[in-house]
Amino acid sequence: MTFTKNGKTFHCPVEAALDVIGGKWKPLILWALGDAVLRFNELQKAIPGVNTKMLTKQLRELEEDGVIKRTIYPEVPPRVEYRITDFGKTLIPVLEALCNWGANYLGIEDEDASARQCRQKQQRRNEVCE
Amino acid sequence: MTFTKNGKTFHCPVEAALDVIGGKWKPLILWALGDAVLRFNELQKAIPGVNTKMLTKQLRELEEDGVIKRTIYPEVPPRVEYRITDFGKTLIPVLEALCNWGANYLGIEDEDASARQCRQKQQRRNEVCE
DNA sequence: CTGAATCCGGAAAGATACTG
DNA sequence: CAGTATCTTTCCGGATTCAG
Repeated sequence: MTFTKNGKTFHCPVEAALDVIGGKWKPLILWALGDAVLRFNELQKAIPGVNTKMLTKQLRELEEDGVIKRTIYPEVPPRVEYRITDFGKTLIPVLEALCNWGANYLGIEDEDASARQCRQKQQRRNEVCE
Repeated sequence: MTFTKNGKTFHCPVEAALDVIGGKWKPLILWALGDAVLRFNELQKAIPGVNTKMLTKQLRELEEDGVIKRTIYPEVPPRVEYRITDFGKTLIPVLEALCNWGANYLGIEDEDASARQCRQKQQRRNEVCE
């Protein structure tokens, strides 16, 4: 059984989802943008290990897929802001599942740092959505 | 804030989770093994596009992380079975979130093929777990 | 015959210098 | 500041080979 979307062929829904967030840095980018609007270098600081070329590439692909929005302010020095779109927000439950699993994997009880980090993000998202 | 697990350093739980299932084919492998025990070439058929080298590599990494178990039967012709471990099963909710999002992304209503495929897998898992 | 290791060419990723 | 350009390195895919 196959499915088609935007001219691409997928053999299962998981494969289709991976086409959007399967990039090496994409989940981390989305997770960072889930509760904040960030500039390019803020993203780079938020995601240790990514270099400018890769960050640019993955951001462009996410924008192409309508998951994030890129806004250029014609100022000096230049300012570019990245924010998650409404469509992108539908991915947050997936990332939360990933975060919760990761928190558990890190061998952490409810009140430890990792789980707290997940919850803080959830809270900030809720505040933004109100 | 950083976390450590098995000598690796992570900056957030999502990063830790990606370390385990972030490989290009890993989600699809786990999804295939979520409701069935499969042999090497069955996996290869279940995951269109993967070649033997990559499949072997990703399987070894998943085995290394304790997510799947590899069983060799010393027969002629040789037989190798892969199955998900109890630890690996804790990842299924993450993959279900991915599958559900993918089904929706494919522009599908409740009773269409993609969502049905997700549900069929869920059902088979439930049967296996009974 | 299945499952996998090896070899090689091309593609992708990484580091870093540079520019509007 | 927000990226590009360039160079290096690593990874991936396909074919072939090989062991049980």
